[in-house]
Amino acid sequence: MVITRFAPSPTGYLHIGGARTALFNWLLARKMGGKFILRIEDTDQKRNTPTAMQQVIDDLRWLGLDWDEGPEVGGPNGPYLQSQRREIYDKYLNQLLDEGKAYYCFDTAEELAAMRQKAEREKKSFIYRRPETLPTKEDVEAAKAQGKPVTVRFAVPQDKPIVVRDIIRGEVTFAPEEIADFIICKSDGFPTYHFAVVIDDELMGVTHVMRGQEHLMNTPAHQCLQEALGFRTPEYAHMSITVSDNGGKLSKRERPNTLRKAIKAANSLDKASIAKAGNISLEELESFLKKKTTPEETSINAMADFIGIDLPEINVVDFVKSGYIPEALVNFTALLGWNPGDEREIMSLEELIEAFDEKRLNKANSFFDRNKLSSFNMEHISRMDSAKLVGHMRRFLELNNSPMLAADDALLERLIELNKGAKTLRDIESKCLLFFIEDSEIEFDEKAVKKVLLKNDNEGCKVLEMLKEELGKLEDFSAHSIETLLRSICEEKEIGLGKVAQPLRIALSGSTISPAIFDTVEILGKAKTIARIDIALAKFYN
RNA sequence: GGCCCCAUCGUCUAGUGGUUUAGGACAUCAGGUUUUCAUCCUGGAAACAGGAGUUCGAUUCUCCUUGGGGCUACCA
Repeated sequence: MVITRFAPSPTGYLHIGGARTALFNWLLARKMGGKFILRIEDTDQKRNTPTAMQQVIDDLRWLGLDWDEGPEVGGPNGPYLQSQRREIYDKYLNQLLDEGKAYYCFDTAEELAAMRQKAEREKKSFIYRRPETLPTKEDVEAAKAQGKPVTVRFAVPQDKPIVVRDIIRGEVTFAPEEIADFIICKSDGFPTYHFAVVIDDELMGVTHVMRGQEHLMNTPAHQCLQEALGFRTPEYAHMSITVSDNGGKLSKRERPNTLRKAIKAANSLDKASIAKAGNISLEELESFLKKKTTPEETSINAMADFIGIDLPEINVVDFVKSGYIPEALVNFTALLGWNPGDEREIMSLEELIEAFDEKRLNKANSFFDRNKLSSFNMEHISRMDSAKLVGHMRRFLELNNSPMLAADDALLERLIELNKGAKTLRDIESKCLLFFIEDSEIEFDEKAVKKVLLKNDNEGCKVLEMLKEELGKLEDFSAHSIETLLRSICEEKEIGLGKVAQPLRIALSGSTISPAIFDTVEILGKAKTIARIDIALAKFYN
């Protein structure tokens, strides 16, 4: 049985790269009728954040991924939080220590840093060298008494090259002297990632490990550990990673970096108020601008909001907020570094499962092209059934605190239906906002007013006057009869529909952009339609 | 710096020792449809990083160069 896993560390929201890793592991498990495990790698006490696990879980569920073992669902191999598995790791740690395959160390952070600097000066790579004689239990007590940190390192066997067999990359050989004796137990008693991952993958029966290419250099170390512990070695697949347009991995840095550039570029902005918007001090802002520190995610978002820029989406929630739907995001990320082998592109989760083949995973890194994602989003929106879309729309509106939340499901469904060509849910929202604001809140687009209402001796205003009259008389205020009315007016006056529709649009929305005009008028209703025509007339024609 | 990975249109990619005038999608450009925006339709432009070698023949195999990326933590 194929058993895969996704093992995020709970340090923040689920990153789009993490989502892709999770997706491929999930896809393989589902394709093979195997199991998919969610395991939380929370061994770093300093980096963990209390809400992160729930955020990751929510994002995975939003994407449509489920797990057979892990938080919230349990399973026979729990607990699924590494922080709750300390005794298990200790058992194996003692085993290695007893067998002389691991040893204690007392180096301080400063000593280690000095060694590294020395190596750098000598232009050599720093590799921790095992002492001639290994510390004894007594040495440990002595070190503790002196307040020295106690860690445990794994003694990497130096006898033979280590060959990693990778599904994507074939065999990769590493010289043993390139692999340092790495720490497996930190001075706070927690295992390091390398140690915990090896033990958990064994105990949980993981057969296939698909992870980012950044882990390829870790794998020989993991294999040595597996051998020393008498464990199996799972199948490995080190996937290509997603890079961003300014070089490097697509990472969380992207958002702060974009914000920093924007603040620097717009030197007219008042830094004090930006800092205030981000709920940080001016000093903290300055330090951020000098690339010395990075404020919290919420501060970054607040400041971006304040100066009115869109940060590139990096975390899954960013995409939710921007109006992408999970079907599109999943489809698009699946096609980054993988393809079904035919010319299909738009695929459902079910189709992806059916088509998935880990042997078709690509070696080369890929660039995350938001244009193409947009196009995928439109395709998925236009072929999705309305009921499902209403659900996505609700979640989007809630996340953005939109006034459109006032709409009931039936109205939402109709508005979505009217906007089938939209790229994102945000596009739908912004086009429909006119229904959810007060008549007095309409902001008129100056250019559009000039062109459509005032040009040719107030041509548009005259049309509005006439429309006010005719619409006022209309008994059946349905899209259909509104259409009949407007078309007959056009025919009578021998003018195009645009001459009538555009002035009306401006009166109702303030701009030349709105959903189909007949439906817009119907949905707005007679009273509001007339009221808005009055407002426009009063403003531009008296 | 050291170690490792990678290299087809701007982007995601298909593909193979001769079947290729290298296929698709997004973006782009030119037309067209449409009451606005968006859609939609038609058409165009656009790539095998460079150099050696192997071979009758290389985009496909090998090596080198160049370029990109990763790792080089008591982070995962």
